[in-house]
Amino acid sequence: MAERTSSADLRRLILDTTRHLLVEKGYADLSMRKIAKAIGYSATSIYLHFENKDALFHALIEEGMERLLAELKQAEAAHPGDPVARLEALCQAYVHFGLENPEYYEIMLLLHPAHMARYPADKFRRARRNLDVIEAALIDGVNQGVMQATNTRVSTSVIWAALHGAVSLLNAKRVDIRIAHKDLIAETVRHTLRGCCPSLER
Amino acid sequence: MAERTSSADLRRLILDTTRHLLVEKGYADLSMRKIAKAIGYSATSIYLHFENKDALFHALIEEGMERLLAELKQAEAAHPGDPVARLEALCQAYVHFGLENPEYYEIMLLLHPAHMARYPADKFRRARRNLDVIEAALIDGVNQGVMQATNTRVSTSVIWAALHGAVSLLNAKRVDIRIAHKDLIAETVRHTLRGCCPSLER
Amino acid sequence: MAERTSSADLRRLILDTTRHLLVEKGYADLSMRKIAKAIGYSATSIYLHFENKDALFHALIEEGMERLLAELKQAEAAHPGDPVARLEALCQAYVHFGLENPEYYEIMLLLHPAHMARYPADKFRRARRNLDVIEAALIDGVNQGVMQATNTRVSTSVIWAALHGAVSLLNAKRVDIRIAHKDLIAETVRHTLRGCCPSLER
Amino acid sequence: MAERTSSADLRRLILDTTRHLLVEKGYADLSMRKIAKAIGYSATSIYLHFENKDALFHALIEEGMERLLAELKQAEAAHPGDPVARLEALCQAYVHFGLENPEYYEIMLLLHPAHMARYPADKFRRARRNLDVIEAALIDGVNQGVMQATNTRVSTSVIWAALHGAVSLLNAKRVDIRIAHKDLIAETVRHTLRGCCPSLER
DNA sequence: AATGAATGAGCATTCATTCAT
DNA sequence: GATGAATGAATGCTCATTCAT
Repeated sequence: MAERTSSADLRRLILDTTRHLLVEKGYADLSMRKIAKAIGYSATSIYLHFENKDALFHALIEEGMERLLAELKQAEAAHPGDPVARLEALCQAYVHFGLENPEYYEIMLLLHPAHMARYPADKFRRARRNLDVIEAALIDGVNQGVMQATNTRVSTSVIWAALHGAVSLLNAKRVDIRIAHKDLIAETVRHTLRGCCPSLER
Repeated sequence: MAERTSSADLRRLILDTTRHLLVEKGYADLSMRKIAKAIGYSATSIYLHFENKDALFHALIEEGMERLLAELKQAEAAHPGDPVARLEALCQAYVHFGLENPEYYEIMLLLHPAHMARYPADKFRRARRNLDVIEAALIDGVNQGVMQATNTRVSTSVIWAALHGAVSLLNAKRVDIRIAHKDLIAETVRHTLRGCCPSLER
Repeated sequence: MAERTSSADLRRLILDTTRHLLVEKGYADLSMRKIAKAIGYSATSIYLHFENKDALFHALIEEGMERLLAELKQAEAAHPGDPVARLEALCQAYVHFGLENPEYYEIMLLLHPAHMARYPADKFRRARRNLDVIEAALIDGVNQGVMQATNTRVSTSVIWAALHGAVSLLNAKRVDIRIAHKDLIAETVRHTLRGCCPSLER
Repeated sequence: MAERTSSADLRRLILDTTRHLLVEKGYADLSMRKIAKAIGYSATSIYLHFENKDALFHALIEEGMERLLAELKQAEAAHPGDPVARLEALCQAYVHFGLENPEYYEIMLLLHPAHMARYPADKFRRARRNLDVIEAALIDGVNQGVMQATNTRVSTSVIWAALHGAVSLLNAKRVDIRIAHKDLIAETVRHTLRGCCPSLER
């Protein structure tokens, strides 16, 4: 089984398998042993690519952050001029990423602070870049007079919180099963925009 | 060692200590032994008051549900006539509860679905009753023409998601430290109300 | 629940309940707690009547020995003259006792030597009285010329072993299910008698 | 600590040590820890060779079954023609195996039914094959007119029970210490043969 | 006579990690 | 690059027993 995978491939395989197991079992029920078994290598092999369990998860977090950033950037690229359309696209992209990548979302945002304490602070700061993309749209909107915000930093976090709330409740299967996911998402985005753009009539 | 604590007191002590440890260490890192050590009793003693670990957490979940419901009911009682003021009070109460009782909030709402399977579904169904209080205010508001909602069930979940997002990000210390908690909360509530009450000028 | 039972009654209740649990769960899965729960008293109460777990079981063993002896004596009483008929009755009585009282049989005869080491030696000697009854029949038979044995002590143990083998295999459900218990017993007794009484034509 | 033992050796060491402890302490008092301590390895190491405690005992049962069958086959091979001599050899071999391998005998035949449920039924069905060897000799004897049996299946179990009774009482040290083991065995075998072979004059 | 409270020791099992090869 | 062998520490839980009341 260990025949064809090159070193880089194995690293990838470990990361991907860990992600998949994360969805099935959750962070707490994931062990190096189980990952090793799932990839068909010995547990020791994982240590050749990651210093320890923390390092493996940190790599996954970092990767998730980058992927989310990429998706956000791609989303806003489609709406260069219109800040409102851009903000809407960013909201949609954020929620879409969270629902499509529950594993990344889990380790990135649902890990208990006690675990995050071991996550290097400098990488943490990078996480904030994702919010900067949203804030930039907000600032543009305010400057163009189509949005309203006393403090764009605060408003950004409010928007983020609303999106995060929807994503995490949906992923955790806490939302009333009679509500269609897309309805909740659509309404969440609408609420969010209405909160920023007073003139909006949707 | 356990000289003065009566039986009922010890049960309370276990519950309270577990709650506190929950904030410090998180659900995944909590063991019967750690709880026992924290209260200065043997691990065996816990089993005198709770059949097993699940039963202990279970009791905590139930307690949390009841307390939240009590706070919501108390909050709405202060605004019998005005649905908007009532909804605002409910939002404030929800967030307040979540921030003041991060431990209850954690077991009630941040448990991974994989773990939730171990807790009786009917207990969680009861959680939805808390949302009913919010939905009732929304329905009243719509009926009185001061709120707007295509589907109150969906709107309720949207409001809940926004509040939950704010609470969980704040509790997880994910929010930019330069943002004051009360600013984020105030703005979240304002956004939420603006999303439902089109005529609102705040 | 503890209302009507007098002290002696409770002792009796403990002994009987322990016997019944013994059949269901086996010696290894029996705990003081489980006995207490089954009788509806606290575990501590058992210690008022028995010094410890060993003492409880020793009492049960002793009781079993006495009951078996009583049954053997009653069996031989019906055949005062004929040693062969007496021996046959004794064999039947022994097997009958073992199959009807699997709990007594288990603690009396199937306990691991390591456990029996704690059983007081003098009471152990009393156990041998049961065999004396059989040996007496054998000696009578030899004296009357209807039985044959080089050494009655050895022959007694051989008879006992054959009966014990049948009882313990039946109780342990090791015997081919297609064989009716009574057939095995009848044939075992026949074999046993044939082994002692050369003239027998059955 | 475990300097020279290879992997296969350690597996063997675990099996052998477990067997020995089985005689000393009995099945009920055997723990993975105790086995580990006895071999000078950590408890965890045992799990490197056996999935769990059941699997370990399981392997021992299987091994015991095979060894007994081998001894029975070897015993009968020495007496191809004469069914009586063959049956005698089989009885001797059975008793010999039981006395020489009290540990195998204990897990194979003295396990409480409540515990047996944990071991695969088919393994125990295999145990019956050992009896088939005895029954075959009986059938041959009956066909050649030197033995007598109404039902060979029942007679086989009767013989087995007599042998098992002797083995288990001796192993459990229940037999009067004044009786030499070999006397009891010799007499048991003689009884057994006399029970089947009416013409026998021994 | 009866009990609730308490515990230390023990159980099978899993874990992340190290080390020699 | 990869592994098998090994382990100390931890997990939830049960046990027989003691003690004050």
